[in-house]
Amino acid sequence: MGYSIGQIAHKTGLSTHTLRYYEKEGLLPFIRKNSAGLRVFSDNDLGWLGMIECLKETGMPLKGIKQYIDWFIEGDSTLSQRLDMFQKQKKRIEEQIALLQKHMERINYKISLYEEAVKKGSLDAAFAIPELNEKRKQFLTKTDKKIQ
Amino acid sequence: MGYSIGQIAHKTGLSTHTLRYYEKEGLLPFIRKNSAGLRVFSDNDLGWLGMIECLKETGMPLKGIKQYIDWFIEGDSTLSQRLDMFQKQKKRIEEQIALLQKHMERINYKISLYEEAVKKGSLDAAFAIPELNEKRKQFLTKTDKKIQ
DNA sequence: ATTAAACCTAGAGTTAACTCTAATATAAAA
DNA sequence: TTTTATATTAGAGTTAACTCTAGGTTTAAT
Repeated sequence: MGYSIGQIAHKTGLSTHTLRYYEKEGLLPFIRKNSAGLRVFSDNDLGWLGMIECLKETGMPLKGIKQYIDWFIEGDSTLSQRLDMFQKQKKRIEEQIALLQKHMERINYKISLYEEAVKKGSLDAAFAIPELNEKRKQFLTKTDKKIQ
Repeated sequence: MGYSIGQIAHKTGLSTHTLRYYEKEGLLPFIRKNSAGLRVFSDNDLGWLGMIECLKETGMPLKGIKQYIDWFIEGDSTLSQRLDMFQKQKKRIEEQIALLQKHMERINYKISLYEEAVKKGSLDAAFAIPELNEKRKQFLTKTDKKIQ
């Protein structure tokens, strides 16, 4: 089955501009063109777009995605590089989730604080509540980022 | 206690350039300067940097963070806007975690696939394994992004 | 057969978030 | 007290990832 660039834009939520840009950047090297020079996308291309979306939304830059595609094209001699890439990406996802969960605690504290503040009509009044003021301290003690 | 911009750069992992840039963008309007014009950061400023980090790393653009700071400066008349902002940010974090977990499944599949491929020395050989080929289908069926 | 919609390329423009430079001033160390 | 490190500003430059434009071609609908 063949799809036009517009159909693929509709299916993926990407713009036709972005799809052409991805192709230009080497992220979609499998797309065929018909006799008139129009792109014809296959289900396989849609599959690649799914993989690109996955890697992009887990924080990989387009350059990194291109490297993966280049390795794929190179064939079985790059299997271990690709495995390594996916293992590193898994680790990155785990770190991202952990970071988001850490930040969620602070946001939850802020929500409690502001719920109370809205109720009382004053932020200072919310701080006066022992429980909230106690939890606040948790986020004030920041340790150094860089190791000396 | 007062800190120099260099000390804060060290503590936060941000560059002095970035710290000045943040101040210029209105993200750090509380920083004092000494008689010679040098910035003197307080523990409170460090606290703000912690909040900025939290919002930034959960996907809020600097513009959005500035809005929050502007609301803070405006005072108690903006409490509900700030509560709303944090509630929306919480929702965004939940969505981000859910998305990362979804993508993690695909990455886990790829890791299984490439572990097998590395073992066999061939990607096609890995696809020949029924279990992996079965799981593959899960990621081929993509539904449309846009609602018609 | 005509018109409107969708497509093509090359290349310019945009945005966010830095990142760096130059020329100069202040502070800390030897 | 001289050197070295750190700081200042204004403004230019960079990078990633789009996003758009212009001028022309192809396809689909009437």
